[in-house]
Amino acid sequence: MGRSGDLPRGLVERFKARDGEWPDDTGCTMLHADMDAFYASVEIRRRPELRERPVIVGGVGARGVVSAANYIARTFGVRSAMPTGQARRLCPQAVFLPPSFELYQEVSSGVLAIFRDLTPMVEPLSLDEAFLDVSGSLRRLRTTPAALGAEIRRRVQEEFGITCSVGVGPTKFVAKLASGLAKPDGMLVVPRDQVTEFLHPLPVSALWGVGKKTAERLFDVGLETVADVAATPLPRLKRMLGVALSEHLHALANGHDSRAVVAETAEKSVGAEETFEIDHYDRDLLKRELLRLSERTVATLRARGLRGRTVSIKVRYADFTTITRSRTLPVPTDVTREVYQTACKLLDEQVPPGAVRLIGVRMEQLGQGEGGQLLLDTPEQGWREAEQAADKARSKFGTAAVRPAALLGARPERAGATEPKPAKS
DNA sequence: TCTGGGGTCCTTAGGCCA
DNA sequence: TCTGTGGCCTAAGGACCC
Repeated sequence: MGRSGDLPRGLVERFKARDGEWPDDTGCTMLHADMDAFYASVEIRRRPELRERPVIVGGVGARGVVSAANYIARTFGVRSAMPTGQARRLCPQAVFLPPSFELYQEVSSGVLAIFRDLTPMVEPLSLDEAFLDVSGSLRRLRTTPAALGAEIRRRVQEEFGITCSVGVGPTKFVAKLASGLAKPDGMLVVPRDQVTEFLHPLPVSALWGVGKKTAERLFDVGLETVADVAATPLPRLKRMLGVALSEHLHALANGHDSRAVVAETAEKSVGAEETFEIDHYDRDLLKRELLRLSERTVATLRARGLRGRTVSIKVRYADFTTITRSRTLPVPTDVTREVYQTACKLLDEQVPPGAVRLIGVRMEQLGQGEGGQLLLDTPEQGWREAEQAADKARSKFGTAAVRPAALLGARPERAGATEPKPAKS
């Protein structure tokens, strides 16, 4: 969690768990476990000689951003989501590494297995954090929530050589905030009857759902802390922020959060996007990118046994204005050719010319691959079979083994630089 | 300083239909 | 036949999360 730095550290000491002693955890059955500087920690585990050095993981190209920085790098002001160029200026002596997602995925699966050893009610939020509802495990394991939190921290350290922080509280929101404040390598327990005292001194930005824009709007009307939001009449908040966000924030600020741990959730969209090293005007090049991105997106769909009905493309221009255009197909598909052709039509018909820095493809309205409309003997079925065969070849011989003709000769990763041409019309 | 890539959810607006 | 209304769907954009 990137915002713990904004939070008052003085608050932490009251709730800190240390030396096997912690505040009253009765009824605090929600745990949030968060790996500390996860990507950087995994890299250091692989290369222990980096342990005493600032380590920054992220995009190393001209337009990369920081995905993770270890705590030594953070003392120089480096933060996640910061442009890599800025991080280099702040900490030129740091070791900069590109991310190795397969490795992180592997470690993440192992850590999740530890969690599931203790409770089946595990909800992963990303590779490096998860909620655990331990209410059902306490009697079976004859333990307490805080003791389970300590157990998690010990096992993750022992089995994977990385540290994690744990928040223990009566609700998801409190547990998540607590783990953020416990960082690095700590645990916080927020007793049920002290939730208000814990929440109210925090800045509004601590509320889940308040980012830069919403924080500014709240600040403009004099609402600076969670206590301020809690004390604001709901109708006034609704006029400022809309119904859904207001109800959500007002409830959180007053300590109400009835969200349960959901162990399995269906995916709603799958996509791929890419930022170019330099801006591109060339439509043919953009279409080649759309083909690569359609391939990646559809391969993900097929690997998960899904089809999508809505094809959406995203274009970000040099000035950072971003547009999306979408089209819903009559029948869900998992055929690259169909997705690519739809994406090209959207580009041709609905995207004005200009210098493009990012392009993306996304599939929405997902459903199970089988059980949809039968497409036997249709051209789509022929393409699907060909693409499934290509999937198999790729899994056996590598991703470069089978490639569409339009991509032969193009670099397999980022598109190469082209001379910018003036925009047509 | 100059902004990634993968997602989710909400709001608004317009079209269609009963 | 015309008009108003509400529900549903689609599309686009924005904010947010890690």
